[in-house]
Amino acid sequence: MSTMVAPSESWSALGDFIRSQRQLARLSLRQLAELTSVSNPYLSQIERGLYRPSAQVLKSIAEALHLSAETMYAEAGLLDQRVDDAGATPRVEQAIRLDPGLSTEQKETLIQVYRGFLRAR
Amino acid sequence: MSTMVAPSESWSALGDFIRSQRQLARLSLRQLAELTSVSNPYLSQIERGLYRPSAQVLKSIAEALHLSAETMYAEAGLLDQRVDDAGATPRVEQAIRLDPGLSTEQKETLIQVYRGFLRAR
DNA sequence: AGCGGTTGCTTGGTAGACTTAGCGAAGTCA
DNA sequence: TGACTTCGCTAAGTCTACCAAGCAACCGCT
Repeated sequence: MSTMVAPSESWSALGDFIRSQRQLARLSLRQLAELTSVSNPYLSQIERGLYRPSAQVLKSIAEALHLSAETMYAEAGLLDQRVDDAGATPRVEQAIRLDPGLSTEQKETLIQVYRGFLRAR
Repeated sequence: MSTMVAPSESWSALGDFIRSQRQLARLSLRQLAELTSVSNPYLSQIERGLYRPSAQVLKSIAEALHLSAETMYAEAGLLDQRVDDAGATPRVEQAIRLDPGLSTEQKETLIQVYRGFLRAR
């Protein structure tokens, strides 16, 4: 009987996942804490679903447990599932925006042209 | 001159990136705020590098700007340097070629314009 | 001159992410 | 039986991510 907070359900799944991975790696909370430079009480709270860790904490946990950061984020629901599939979001626009060889104005006009083409069909 | 905090360098890069993407999409802070359900003052602070946004905020921003969450996280340094290929092949051209909404001629002229822009710099 | 709308920003406050210090149970070795 | 260690956890505090309210400057309008 103590002043405990309800583990908010959906996040305890992530906690369970982390705990099982930690135990699979045969690490104690304090050992994982040292590897991740996250305090061990906080790790305990994360595993019990009391708090939702930041992405940086998730990343360092993933590294310590030899998991990919993506796996971690996916488990945490921070990644859209299956972003990569074809054409759902305008890939051309995205590629233009991220192109380091174009100025901002060039990007804008290219996108305008592209949209014009789409409309013209 | 006001009591401003130093933008901690590395994070202002992410802010600049977000701001440029927002402006490319021709969105005001308030419009982006509505799309992301993140308050507009906070978006302003993020763009100026005053705070490091959580992964969930980053994710909703990415969605609103039609960027993949991975791109966002990578820009924020939250992802292990995913080699992400693409350095070799021009992503823009590839995206244009694969776009099902464009005719062959449209694709050709778009690519021509794109190459012209690259040369013009 | 005013107005109504939009822009980005500052201020003040709240909540929760995260820390340090320390507790009780269980094991080990003398 | 100690004394010592290691386990996970609690308690209490600090810091900062994030929000609501509001301000100053700018834009057409009339």
